Amino acid sequence: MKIATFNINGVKARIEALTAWLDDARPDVALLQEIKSLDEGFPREIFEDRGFFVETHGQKGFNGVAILSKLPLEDVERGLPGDDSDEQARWIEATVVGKIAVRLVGLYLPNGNPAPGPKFDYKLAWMDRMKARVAHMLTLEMPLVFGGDYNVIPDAIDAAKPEAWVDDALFRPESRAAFRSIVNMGLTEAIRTRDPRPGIYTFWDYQAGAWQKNNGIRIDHMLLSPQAADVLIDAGIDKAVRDGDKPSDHVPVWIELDA
DNA sequence: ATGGTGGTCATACCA
Repeated sequence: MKIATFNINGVKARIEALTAWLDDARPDVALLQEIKSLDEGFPREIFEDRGFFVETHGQKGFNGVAILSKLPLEDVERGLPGDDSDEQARWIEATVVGKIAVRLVGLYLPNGNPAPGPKFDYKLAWMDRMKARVAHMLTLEMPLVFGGDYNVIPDAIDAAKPEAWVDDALFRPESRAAFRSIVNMGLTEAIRTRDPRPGIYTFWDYQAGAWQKNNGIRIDHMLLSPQAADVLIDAGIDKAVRDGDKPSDHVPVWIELDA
């Protein structure tokens, strides 16, 4: 089972780039972030025509997550628990059953800039809530896949110019510590585990020729429960997508599970 | 220190 995560930066603006990638990469599951669409405005037929089941958790203008899956999506849950006043659409869960059942989470972690400030506080509080949700899900003792845009650069080797990010919410010590504490509950960071070398990026800013200079950062991650890590076959990044027509500023990250 | 690009929605906000 091939499971990918892709921050598409607007589903309407990315129809062509997204469908071209789906047809080429052929994931069984695609976790999408920043759909920037209400549920009723999501062009679900385009994906259903390609054989995908579609579940969305959108909001107007910003944020929004979705799951596309060739297998039926069961027990869908929307929203990260822990704050009833939080109206931002950043979390969706569903189960797919292939050879074995896999619980999927698609997540769009808050950016948090400027830091310090209320947006940074929201980011750190959101990460606390995520940690609690992960702890609960780990008690299921089943394959769990947490894929998404984490807006966290885990280490200096995950940025082409780490010195440029020292005061940024994506690289502040608090953000990295919170990410580390989630991983250290017993999750496997798929890309880092498969290839620990520096220089693997998933995001290149639209500005200042970041892509042409390979001035990238690695902020899109796949975290696996022990039961998912046991069946991890491969993991990678579809870097070439960044060179396509009207690309997102992120590229897809994928894993292959024996599941 | 500033502005550089892009998406959404229609004016600023977000990244």
